[in-house]
Amino acid sequence: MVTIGDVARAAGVSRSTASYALSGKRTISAEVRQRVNDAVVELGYTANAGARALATSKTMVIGLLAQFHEDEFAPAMLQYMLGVSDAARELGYDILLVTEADGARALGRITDSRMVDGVVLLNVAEDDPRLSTLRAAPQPGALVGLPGNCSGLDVFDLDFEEAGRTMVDHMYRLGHRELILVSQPEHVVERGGAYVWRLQNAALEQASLRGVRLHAVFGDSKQPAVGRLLNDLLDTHPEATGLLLNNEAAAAALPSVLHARGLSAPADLSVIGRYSDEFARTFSLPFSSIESAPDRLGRMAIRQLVRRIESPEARKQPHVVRLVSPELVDRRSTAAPPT
Amino acid sequence: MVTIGDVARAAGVSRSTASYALSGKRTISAEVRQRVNDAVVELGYTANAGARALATSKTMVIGLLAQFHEDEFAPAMLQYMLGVSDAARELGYDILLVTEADGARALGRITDSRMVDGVVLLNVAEDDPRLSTLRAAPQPGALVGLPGNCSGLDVFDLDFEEAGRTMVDHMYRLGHRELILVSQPEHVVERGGAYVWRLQNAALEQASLRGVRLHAVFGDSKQPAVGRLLNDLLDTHPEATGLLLNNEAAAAALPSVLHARGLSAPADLSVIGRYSDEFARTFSLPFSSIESAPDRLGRMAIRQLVRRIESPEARKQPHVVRLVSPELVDRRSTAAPPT
DNA sequence: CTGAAAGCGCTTACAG
DNA sequence: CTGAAAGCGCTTACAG
Repeated sequence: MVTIGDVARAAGVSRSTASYALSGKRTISAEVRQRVNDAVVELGYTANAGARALATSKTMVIGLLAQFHEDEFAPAMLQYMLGVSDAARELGYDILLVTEADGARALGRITDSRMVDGVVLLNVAEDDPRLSTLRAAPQPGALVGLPGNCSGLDVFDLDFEEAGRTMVDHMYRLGHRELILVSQPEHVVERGGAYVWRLQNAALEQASLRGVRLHAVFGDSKQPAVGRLLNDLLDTHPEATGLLLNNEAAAAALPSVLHARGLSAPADLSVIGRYSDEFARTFSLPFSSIESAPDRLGRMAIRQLVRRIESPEARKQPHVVRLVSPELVDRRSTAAPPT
Repeated sequence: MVTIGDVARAAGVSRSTASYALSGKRTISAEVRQRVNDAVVELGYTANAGARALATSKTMVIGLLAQFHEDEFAPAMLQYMLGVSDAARELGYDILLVTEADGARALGRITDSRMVDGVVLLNVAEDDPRLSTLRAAPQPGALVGLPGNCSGLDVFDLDFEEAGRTMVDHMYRLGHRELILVSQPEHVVERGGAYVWRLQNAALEQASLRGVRLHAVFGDSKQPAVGRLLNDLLDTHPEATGLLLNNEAAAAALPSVLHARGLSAPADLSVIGRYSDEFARTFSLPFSSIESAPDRLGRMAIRQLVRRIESPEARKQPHVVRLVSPELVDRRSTAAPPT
């Protein structure tokens, strides 16, 4: 392999001069710089990442801890991963992808061995076992997902409580007085998926404040169970005029359920989902929805993480918890209830 | 950070002895080994990955080059990624995930800088620009997807030609004599997605051999266009009794199309898709399908890659092209055509 | 504006 | 069975 020593020799300078010429960390005569650059091109030199990491204590790699659970809708996770990956690359970082079931152990492995300069955790649970490992690690970390205890961590998430209130209020203003909310499966909640009950509780509270009847249930994450559930709900609550979905699988199943019942939105039923625009386009979901903004959240997490990685002052600043305000993307699936 | 020097001092031995005690590469007295292990635990030592990589020229990291195109169904790619990631971890390797649009440049970057010991390329095109970079790299690589020229590369893919023949023959044996095949969008073909025409051409050939009429078309990759296309096809070819789908989006759209037309499989129409079982479960697709086996292909690629990485002899062995025989998963969506 | 040297934290021949 | 030393390929104070 061609080393910086080879480049230095070819350019007729010392290794340190070659290094400085490439990094630009001290002034180099134009002529020498040219000779070094020529040698780099001629020899096809690229710095050895391991050697550089050893010398600088920087790897330019960020760990991405993804977590796939059987009962969650995997395609939704992909959006977050791509947001993080793209944002990291723009800032000069590569991504070490970790998908192990035992996330805490994997996190310890990559931080202890200094494979990464920092870490992003996806799908963070209320009492996430990875957090104590992260707090003990020397590298900074950023979370996508709001845990019960945020101390010492930078946290980014959709404001699910506000999302729940927005859904209810939007329907209320249109005149709806009886609604159904389909959340994620109860398993997700039991595992600590706090966003589920954050949205649900806020929606219930807002409904009671507005005098709206809200039937909240946990849905399945797979077909055909979730389709049956939707049918059952519509049978059980014939007075309900609006449907709120915090459940990707339910949203994906709804078009055929409505079609089968001869219903259409918003003429017969108003519908609001909670998913990303990318998701809506992939499955052509015709429902207005609270944008879950996976790419935006991924970018925010990376930006804050890189700030902490690269600046010693930023490292000491107080940690942030940023809840993105929900945005309702109007796809014309809500209207005044049928009279 | 705690180094092997700290461990050595705490154990009262030299650094080399500490290193050997941990690697087991030479015999160490039980007592010394114990002292070293105790010191490791007490101090919480983990070897620095960069330093080890520099000393051994091994990073224990494999690069995973994923490629997301606007007009392809992203969730399908995730399955391959997870297969590769899980298999790599079982063999002791971590995954560097690369999602850049310019795959050839990204590949050069991670191989030139020796960030990885080897590389897996996903979604390989007929004339993939990444291949020349890979051939020039010092690290071995494995492909998932069959390019036009396999020389010097280990290649793993589904046998799409056999898949096309299997689909046709299965229908033929049941008595079908007129079929429709919906392939991926034409864009995918133009970009070099050879698997599309490999399946399609083989299906056409087999059909003509059997005296079966086969209407082959390129489909869209998104709703609602793909749904409209399916409807058009069924209108245009009322005599067709079987539907073959080499297009995930079409498979996902079909249930509601059939429902809307008051048709059911296999009573009115026999259907065979081509997708993974995981995909079928996520979307509860009730159609028999050729299993695309993304996890299996990912595992095969990783196993071969690691063999080449770890054994100098394996490094020199001839390269392999392994086409997995298609397996038809029966979900009871095919039968004799209606009379 | 440039060079010689030390050091990052490992592993592994070389010696005993 | 163990140790002292060299070396992996960089970067960066230290000196001039």
